[in-house]
Amino acid sequence: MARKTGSHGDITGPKVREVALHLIARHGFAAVSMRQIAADVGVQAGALYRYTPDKQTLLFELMRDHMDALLAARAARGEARNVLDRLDDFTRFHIRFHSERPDAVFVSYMELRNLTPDNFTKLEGLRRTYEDQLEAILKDGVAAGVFAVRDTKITTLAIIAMLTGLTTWYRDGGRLPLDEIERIYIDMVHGAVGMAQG
Amino acid sequence: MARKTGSHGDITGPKVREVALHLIARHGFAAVSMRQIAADVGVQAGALYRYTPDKQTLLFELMRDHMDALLAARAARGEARNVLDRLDDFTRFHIRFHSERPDAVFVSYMELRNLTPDNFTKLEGLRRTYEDQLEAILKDGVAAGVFAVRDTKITTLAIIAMLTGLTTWYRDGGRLPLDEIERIYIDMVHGAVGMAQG
DNA sequence: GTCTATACTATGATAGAC
DNA sequence: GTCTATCATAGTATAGAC
Repeated sequence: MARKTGSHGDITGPKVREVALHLIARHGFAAVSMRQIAADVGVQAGALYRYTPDKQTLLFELMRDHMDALLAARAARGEARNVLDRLDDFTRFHIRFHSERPDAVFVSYMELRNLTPDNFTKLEGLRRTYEDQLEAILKDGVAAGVFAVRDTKITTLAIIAMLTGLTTWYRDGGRLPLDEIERIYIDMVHGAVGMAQG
Repeated sequence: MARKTGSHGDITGPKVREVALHLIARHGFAAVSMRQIAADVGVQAGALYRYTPDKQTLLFELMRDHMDALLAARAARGEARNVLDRLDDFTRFHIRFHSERPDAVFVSYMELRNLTPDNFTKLEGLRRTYEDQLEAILKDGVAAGVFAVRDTKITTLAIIAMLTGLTTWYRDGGRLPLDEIERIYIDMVHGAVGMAQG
């Protein structure tokens, strides 16, 4: 085999992460070897350690980057005026963001148990920050008398679980366009917060 | 170390499955070794192969047994008369059954990707059978004019995702008793199928 | 039915040549 | 920046003693 020399660091670095995310989503962190990742990237296993100190750090950074991107994208959206618009905006945002990144979503929700305790705690903090944004909307809606919610914490988790479940079956070019799916979920979210549908 | 001889097959067999389920739920199938399972059972690794031909079969049988138990428990329940009672019964059943078996639920939803294609197909069939039971209720409710559902398939998956999400946070002796949690989820399910809450 | 011992393969990670 | 080569460790599974 010919040896590839030369500088490809700015290409290889992102590619390592992309390949690792895809393989881990497909087979699980523990089931994927550094050699498999290297093979798909097109380098030898040893070369990977130019881009990550170890396998655990690679996993953590994939998950942290996903949560950072989620929070950043959310922060970049302007806040709507009334609670119902804010709720609908959250629903739409969550569906769009998650449906566009099935691998990252899968990894971020499934590989928590493979993080070291330290890394787990950090990621939980980010996840919690996101959940709190929805719970704040629910609380405001209840205070305004617009939503009828028995328990904002449980309703928050239930809505997020319902919305995120989409990623287990949604595929581009499926039976229904994403616009229509969004409408269906918005109706169900309205129902879950105690509003009549319309 | 003294060697343990004697017949413990009827004890060891179930214990292997119990220990394996717990360890796989905690760390993931690929991350758990046959040696770890054997250590927790209290035997040497070689002894496990009296109870399973290999690791893959062990995983598959854990998952299949869970789905079999789910379908059997559901079939053992008498069918309610009207659609709303049937929906509430499904909700209550799902919450009870899943909250009592967090390990089996976790494994059955997270380790699908570690099954061989053959075993995956078998398990998908069982899962589909269960989903179809909820979808049948939704269809009947729509036909009766009791439910307002845009798409029974998506609503089915959304409701199951919402309910199953409970297992990620519910712990015995938590903030709320299971009865109260059931009431909250029943309300949300009513909302998701387009009924006013009450 | 469980043990010990082992065959064989794979793993994560490092050192040093180019 | 990537390669080859290698270390130390761990993996699944099997064979045969007890």
